[in-house]
Amino acid sequence: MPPRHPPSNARPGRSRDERKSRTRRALLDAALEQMRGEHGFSDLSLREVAKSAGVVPAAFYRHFPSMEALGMVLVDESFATLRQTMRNLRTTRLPTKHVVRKSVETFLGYVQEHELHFRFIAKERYGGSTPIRMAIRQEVRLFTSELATDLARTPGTGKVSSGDLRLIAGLIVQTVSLATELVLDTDPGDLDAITQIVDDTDRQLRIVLAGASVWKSEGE
Amino acid sequence: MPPRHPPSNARPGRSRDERKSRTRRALLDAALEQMRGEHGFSDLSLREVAKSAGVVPAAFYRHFPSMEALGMVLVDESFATLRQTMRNLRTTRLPTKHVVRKSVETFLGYVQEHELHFRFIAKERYGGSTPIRMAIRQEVRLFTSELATDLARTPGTGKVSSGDLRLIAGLIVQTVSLATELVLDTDPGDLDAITQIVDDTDRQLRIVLAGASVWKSEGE
DNA sequence: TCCATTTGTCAACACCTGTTTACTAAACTT
DNA sequence: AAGTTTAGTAAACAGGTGTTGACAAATGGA
Repeated sequence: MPPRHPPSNARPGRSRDERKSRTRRALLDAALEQMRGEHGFSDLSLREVAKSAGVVPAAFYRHFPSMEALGMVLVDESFATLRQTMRNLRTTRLPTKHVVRKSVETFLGYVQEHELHFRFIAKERYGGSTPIRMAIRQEVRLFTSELATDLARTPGTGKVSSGDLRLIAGLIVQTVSLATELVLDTDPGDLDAITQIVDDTDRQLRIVLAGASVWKSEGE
Repeated sequence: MPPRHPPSNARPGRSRDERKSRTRRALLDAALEQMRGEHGFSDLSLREVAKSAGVVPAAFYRHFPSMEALGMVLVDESFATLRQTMRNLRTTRLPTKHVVRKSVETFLGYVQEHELHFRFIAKERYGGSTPIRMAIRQEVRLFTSELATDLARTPGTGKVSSGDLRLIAGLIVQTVSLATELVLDTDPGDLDAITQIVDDTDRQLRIVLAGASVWKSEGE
């Protein structure tokens, strides 16, 4: 009798580990790609992700136990690129004159480079499933703390308590978050719109910093 | 032969219009209710919403042409309660001493009262389908403008351009939005946690307002 | 060289999805 | 009192969903 299964298995790429991590990446990328448009993470279907990664649905389980597990990996990945972004931003020496504007410009540039990761975070930050949302919130908290200690090192923050520094850092994070979401909803070719966003965010941050500089903790 | 359809149609409530708007409400409420937990709007299924409203799936179409149409109604409803909330807040005369804190307290109180509407907006603001997201963004813009003209009427904002007033209003909206989302993720019985949120938000807003008061437009 | 491991395929499963059709009975209209 | 409108039902449809189990073939190690 003829073999019940016709000759299967894709072309024989290099080593086994490499092939495995290749399709794993393909699955992750397929998921990110499908979230480019309307879909949130919970709208994705395992079958479509698998198909778009060039693999049969059942193969998905060789890499992730469930869709949500894949989601958690995306959280980690996305915040890894965010941290890398911040590290780059910190090591780049900027003119002290327009620090704020240049920082915003640079940061939003990174956002456009790593569009899909930032888009993922933006979409799942409030809308996602509880475990994913909590993971994101935790990362944002951490990130805010780091920013607060950065602020503590900058001159003129002597009179501000560390608690208030955290609140100020929160304001900054929040402001930049909105800018990020606006950028993600803007055609990258529309330079005027991007400039407008940078401009507005720069001004908002300077207003916040102005407030911080006249703020004296505790004393009302 | 026996009738192919057993005696149908629910108990004979009042007038026809009233019965109609009753089930219409039931559908809207069912949708909101199902979004209490994990689900975003796009996770809802017409069938489940109908069932939970005590009606057969096909009956849904007597009230809305599609799920998305129902979603748009929810946007309208939700912002109607937001506007009502702001109207109440404006007409309530508050002690000039702790205006900010009292406003925050009151607003977040309304958020808890109309939990489901605010939860809907929070979830769909960034995650939702494009038409819904755009509708929400438009409403937030409008809302920010109103706040900006409010600010223009308060003393000490003489030197600030109307464009910058809008940016300041944006900061305030953004800050209160985050507070709203935190409240929605907090057990309403946990008074300490709520107080903490009110406290932090109050301080953040006062920092922003301090920044605004020393801000002079145009001149760097 | 032979055997074990592993990454993938195929096929079937039980179920849930939105939508359409034909039908009913209560509520309104005349 | 007779006729029309309408909010609702029941049943079927074509198709998509996650998950499972048995099998294949290439890779890696003995």
